[in-house]
Amino acid sequence: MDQVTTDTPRRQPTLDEVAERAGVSRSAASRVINNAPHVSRAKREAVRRAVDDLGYVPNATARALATKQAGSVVLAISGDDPAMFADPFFAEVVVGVNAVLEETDLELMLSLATSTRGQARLEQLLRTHQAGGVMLMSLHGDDPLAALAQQASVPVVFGGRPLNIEARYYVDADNRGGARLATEHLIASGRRKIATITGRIDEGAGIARLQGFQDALAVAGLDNSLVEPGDFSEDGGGTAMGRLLDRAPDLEAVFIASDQMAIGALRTLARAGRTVPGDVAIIGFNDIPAARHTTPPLTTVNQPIEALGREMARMLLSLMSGKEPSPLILPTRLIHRDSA
Amino acid sequence: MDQVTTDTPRRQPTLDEVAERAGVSRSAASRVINNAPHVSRAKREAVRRAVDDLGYVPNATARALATKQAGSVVLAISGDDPAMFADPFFAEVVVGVNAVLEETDLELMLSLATSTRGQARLEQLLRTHQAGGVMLMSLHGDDPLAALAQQASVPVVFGGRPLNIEARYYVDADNRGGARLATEHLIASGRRKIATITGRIDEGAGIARLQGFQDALAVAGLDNSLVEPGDFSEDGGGTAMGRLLDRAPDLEAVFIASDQMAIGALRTLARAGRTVPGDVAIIGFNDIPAARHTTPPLTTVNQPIEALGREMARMLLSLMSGKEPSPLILPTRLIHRDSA
DNA sequence: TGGTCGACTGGAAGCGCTCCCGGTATCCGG
DNA sequence: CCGGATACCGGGAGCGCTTCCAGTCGACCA
Repeated sequence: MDQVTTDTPRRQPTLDEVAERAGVSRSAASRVINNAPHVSRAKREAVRRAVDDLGYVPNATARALATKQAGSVVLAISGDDPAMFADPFFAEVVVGVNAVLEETDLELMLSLATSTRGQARLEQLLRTHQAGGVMLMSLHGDDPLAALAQQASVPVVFGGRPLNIEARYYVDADNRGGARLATEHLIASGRRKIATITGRIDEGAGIARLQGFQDALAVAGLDNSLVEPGDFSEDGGGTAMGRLLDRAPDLEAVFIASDQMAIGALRTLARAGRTVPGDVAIIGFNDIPAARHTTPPLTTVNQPIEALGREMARMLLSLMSGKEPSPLILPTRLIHRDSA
Repeated sequence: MDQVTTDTPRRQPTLDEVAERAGVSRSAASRVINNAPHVSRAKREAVRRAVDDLGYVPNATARALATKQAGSVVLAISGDDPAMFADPFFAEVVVGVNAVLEETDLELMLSLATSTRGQARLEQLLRTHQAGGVMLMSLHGDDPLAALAQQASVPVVFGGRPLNIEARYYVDADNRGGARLATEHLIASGRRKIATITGRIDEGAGIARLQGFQDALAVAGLDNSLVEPGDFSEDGGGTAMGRLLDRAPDLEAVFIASDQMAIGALRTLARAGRTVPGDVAIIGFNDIPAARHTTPPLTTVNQPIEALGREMARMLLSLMSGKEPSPLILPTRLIHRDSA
């Protein structure tokens, strides 16, 4: 009974109703809602009163249609594996993005553009102007999305510098610097026979980390031929480590382009009877939570993931407000634990 | 030069333009876009041709305004810690949700309703009808959002059964059953002096896991007074374990309501010179990735997180299409590793 | 005191789409 | 050959909001 009378599915009140109740024109009401000038103090207050009497909330859709600007931005994760997003990395990015979006009144749409269907949906999203801007992450080499986004009519910022196109706006972590730091640390500890397991070399991060590795070896004048390709996965790291052991049973250290792979590598190392860091020193990359719990705890390079999210969002915001931000490279740093 | 002429920022073509070019009325054009009946084969084709000549894409906002139904749903995570979303748990939920949404043409909005600001934003989202439905997760006891969502005018499904309100639509994991399973396993292995570290007992999952623990102890006729409150965090688990050791130095097993806490507990156990599972057996909950890499690898109870996401989305979809789905409880299962 | 200026005000024209509805052409059985 | 279904078709009225614009009305200066 009460139910029925009290929360009868009342339509949301419209601006007209507010205006009528306040005894002003719709235009006037609109002005006070958007607190624009040119409305007398009296009317302004009348409208405000009407607004909370009625519990009025502006209809975002109508507003978007009228102003031709969407109230949301999208964070798109591109890739080929549907479950890739499960990587805690992205969750942290989201937290960062959210932190800055929360200050605005933009909503966040998430688009997992894995699968052809997903990509089509993202394209749709870009073209329908449903969103006011896009943050695009983790596309590999020949990702068609990059080009597509590039020519979209909304602002786009890339997370990680894309390789196949000339991106103007991106924020990236200093992957190359971090890899170099790690490798230098290995060298400084007296190791000479140093290998690497790379990430996917069709991704910017994978390439950059390999370059950093080579940089360090070059200045030290060391052999840099000991590289095995990986794919960022635990299993991939394990088998790559196996190949490395075959090629160079006497290796002393390996820089591994992701912690996941490092975990796999640790496992095959243990199986092969090698001690870490006694026989071989290991340094990973990413500083994932699990890295603290491996045996031994993994020395790794940390990147400011949440900051990356924050900066992407900030960059997009400034782009959307007509500015022309510069690309940003975020610092990485070595986390000393026990594996090196 | 080329630039300027080729991608001059052409406005997206409108339905009127398509209609004109195809030589039909706007209504007819609309019909073929939404492939509704009552349009001749000839016109239908003319329109289709015009559509891809012009590269027409319907404006989602206008459509939403006209039909009064939004093209998106929101996944809201409520809580008090802004970084809580970083828990890989949610990422996996998102993957599940995305999987089913991908089949539709609904977009996913993410709302991290941590912080007062965030909650206000979510409330806004609910009231402006920007979204066609909501999936709400992880609210603790007195979460105002639950009530708010309940009286929202859009369909709501809860992830995890909320405690302070009578929810009609929710999907949850069988936390109680899982906890019971774990505890029974402990008992079956011959342990008698069994303790638990609970999760937050203002959350449904926390309570249910405690109940499952007590269930098992009750049927075995064992003492169930050894419970220490935790908060789902690693540190919380560590200190709770400390308190347990003080209270009952001779305890033989402990069921811990989350892997994070179990990791903390493992650490203080090691510091106290206790071996696992020799001196004390440990079982965690959640089966997080890091649980495979602790020493010893953690026996834990797994819940089908991605499925939880999928089912929430499915339930929301059916709700939105006017059906009346029943609540769903997803099975949990024990993962045998080495800590028990 | 006439004229000018600027702060207000509300009417009205959209934004791009859907969908109701009255109207015309076509086709069928009887 | 005729009445009435049945397939099409396009006009037009919105959806709820913003924003341009022409018009009021005091205030203020010379």
